[in-house]
Amino acid sequence: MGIEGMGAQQVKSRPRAASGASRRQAMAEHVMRQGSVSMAELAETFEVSVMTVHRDLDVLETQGMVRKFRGGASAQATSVFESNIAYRKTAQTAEKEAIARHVVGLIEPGSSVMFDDSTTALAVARHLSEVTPLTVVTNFLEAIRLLAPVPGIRLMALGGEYYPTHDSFLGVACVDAVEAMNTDTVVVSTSAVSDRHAFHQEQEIVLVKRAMLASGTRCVLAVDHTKLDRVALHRVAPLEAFDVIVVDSRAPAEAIERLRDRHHRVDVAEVTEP
Amino acid sequence: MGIEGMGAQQVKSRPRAASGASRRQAMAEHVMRQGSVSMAELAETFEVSVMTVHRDLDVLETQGMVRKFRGGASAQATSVFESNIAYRKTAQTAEKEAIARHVVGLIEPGSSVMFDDSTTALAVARHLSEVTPLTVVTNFLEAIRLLAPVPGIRLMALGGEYYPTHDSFLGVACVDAVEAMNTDTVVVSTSAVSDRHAFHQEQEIVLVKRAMLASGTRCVLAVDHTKLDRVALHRVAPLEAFDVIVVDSRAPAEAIERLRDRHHRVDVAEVTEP
DNA sequence: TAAATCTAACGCTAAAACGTGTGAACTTGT
DNA sequence: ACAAGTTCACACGTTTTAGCGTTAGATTTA
Repeated sequence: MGIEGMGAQQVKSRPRAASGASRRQAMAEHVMRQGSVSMAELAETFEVSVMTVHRDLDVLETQGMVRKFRGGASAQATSVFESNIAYRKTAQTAEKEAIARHVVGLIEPGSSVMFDDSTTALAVARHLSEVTPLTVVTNFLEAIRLLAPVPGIRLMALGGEYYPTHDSFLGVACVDAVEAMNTDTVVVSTSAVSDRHAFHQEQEIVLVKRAMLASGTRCVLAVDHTKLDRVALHRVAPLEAFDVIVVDSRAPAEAIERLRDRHHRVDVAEVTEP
Repeated sequence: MGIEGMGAQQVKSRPRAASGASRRQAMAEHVMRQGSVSMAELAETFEVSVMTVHRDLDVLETQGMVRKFRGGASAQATSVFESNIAYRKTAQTAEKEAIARHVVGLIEPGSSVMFDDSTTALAVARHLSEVTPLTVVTNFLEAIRLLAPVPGIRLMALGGEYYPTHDSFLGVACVDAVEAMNTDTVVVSTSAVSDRHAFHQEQEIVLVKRAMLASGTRCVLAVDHTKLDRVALHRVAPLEAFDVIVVDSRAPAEAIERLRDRHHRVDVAEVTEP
């Protein structure tokens, strides 16, 4: 099977097979477009057994992406789809990597840093072993998993209710925990940034990010270029709340100019990979 | 290099090779007995390369079990050794399993349960998927990893400072988080139990366990028979603080009687495996 | 009740992770 | 400065895990 299944190209109607997460992603998109599809159709389209379709849909259902019914599945709210962690993970990795490298350069060894449950922050976390000793605070389970065994890092976890969709801890308990702390640097990412505000589409996430901004001595907004000049449902904070905005070098010059015109400090991280 | 390095027999004075964790455990014991040993000696004794000895000692050092110095390693406080998670994990698994099965029988579907960072509690966690829906609260990272993907379980994590030795979150932040909650059932285990009190050797752990006891409607003490009739440095709480004490069936009858004479409810969990 | 759908259990395969040794480069103590 | 000690980077074999399909049994729907 799939001799040609290598790139990420192919914008044809046929989503085309891919393994594991990427197939599920494509399957979700397929369901979104069609609105509602049968098991058999999905199995044929993606060239896998019906059993596998079941398993995939189970995963997507617990993520809130689709709704299963006897014989098939139907689409769910698009907002969930857009903010889905599995999707975000694969997107703009080169940009996020560049941004992460830049952000760690802003962090002093011996200081404390807090970050949220964004994939951009996760990219930052991967580099934190370079600036030890360090105190790290986060509500992102994957980052906790990653940093727990690292020597030289004092890890503080923010508790709260676990959200499978984000793989992080949110809710009242998390906000309370954030408010009980103070860190030298706070790194957050949001899903949309205009030239006046940072935005996010989910209530619970917004509350946590706001609490983080209030408890950091210095706040860094780390966003890749796809987030610029866009808006989402909730305002997280005015851009004045951030001391630095880090974007990648694929951001259009006008967008960066517009931010600088408003007296924001904008750092541009050079993207190296293709 | 070792042509003969294959079997696993040999019960001689030679601690004898074993792979991974068990060798490290034996290595720790060896260091404890000798007080201080050289790299070369360890390498020869356990029939591994010096490099591997280095790696093993690094692990043991981060766990606080030994102290490395140029050329070898020396012993560390025995209390840390005794309470070490890696050690506890392998001990009394059959008993813990029996206790766990009994404890889950005490938990009602739909209720909330909180538990600490003990291996006994972890055994309980493995069975929690049988009593869904359920709200689970814990500060034990391994349990969080385990329960995060389980459908039907609403997971709340207690934050705090991460302690590699226990693989859990402790400290002021954790105590605060516990005090902000209330659960129907609290399950804790302690390292020693007399007929009047439950004990534990570590300060931070004691504080968290106490907070947990104060925030549970019903409190369960789950301990295997090796903990009975023993004491440790800190008193966690008088046994009156617990509504039920669960022990395994290998506990001596006199010990159980003594507890019952003091009007404690003692449940005995039948051990099945050898 | 019959047909379709779903789930649970098993086994296979490929990929990833782990543990280990080797030799080279780097540190440290004397 | 030299030798012992330590760390790094890589290779290689083993073990674990993840993903998928198949079959058989359970459940649902018409």
